[in-house]
Amino acid sequence: RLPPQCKEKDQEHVEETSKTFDWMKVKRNPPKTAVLSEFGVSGQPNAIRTNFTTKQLTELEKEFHFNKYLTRARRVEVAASLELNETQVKIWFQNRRMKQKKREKLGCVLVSSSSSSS
Amino acid sequence: VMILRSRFLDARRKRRNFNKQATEILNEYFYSHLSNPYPSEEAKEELAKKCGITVSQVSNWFGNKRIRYKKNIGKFQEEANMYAARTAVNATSVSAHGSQANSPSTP
DNA sequence: ATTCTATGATTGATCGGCCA
DNA sequence: ATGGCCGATCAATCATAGAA
Repeated sequence: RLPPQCKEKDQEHVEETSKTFDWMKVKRNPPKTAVLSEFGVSGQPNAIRTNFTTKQLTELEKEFHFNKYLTRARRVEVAASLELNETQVKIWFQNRRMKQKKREKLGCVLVSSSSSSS
Repeated sequence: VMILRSRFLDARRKRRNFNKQATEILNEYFYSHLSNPYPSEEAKEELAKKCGITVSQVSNWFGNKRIRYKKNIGKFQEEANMYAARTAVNATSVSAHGSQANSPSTP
């Protein structure tokens, strides 16, 4: 048999840099959400990121402070009043909760010693 | 057009680039795991500590790095070979024992 | 000083896994 | 089988730091 890689190791690694691994091929399906009722048959539906207006974000934020979680009924109301899909409202709350959690974690790690300097 | 001011609330985006050493550590990890550059939570914490940044920042860095790398692999080829060669030397020193006829620099 | 590029952060939306 | 949530990630964009 042949030597189990020794000095050729580095060669292999360098070659790897030109490989195309699976993660590089990952492609996300375009967003199917959004109000698909504007462009008739231009082909692909609005495969774009929705831009929420300041008004919508303000209302969503207000609702979030009232309830971290929405009930189906409430979701319908909010979606209708803001002219958004139920899905968009649902996703917004999900992302908002994650954001909240991330903030909480950060605002709690300022203890320990105070070994100033460096 | 006026809605553009909505980003006005993002004044918190006052970023500052990381140290050269931090970037060095992050790139080292990225290219030595190019086949799967997805550090575990534990690995992120370790990297965060070594780089002097937060875990979120490590996540952001890898997220941006992955996307930008695959967006234009060619642009990073040079950088990739550099780090790959570097880690390769490190690997051979533990795998092999007497065939280390290499030392790019560092007198 | 101005233009272009590199890069950290933000965020609407997707993916896979889990649970009721 | 169905739908919501979580955690991680994607992908496009924003705004600034730095190079030209």
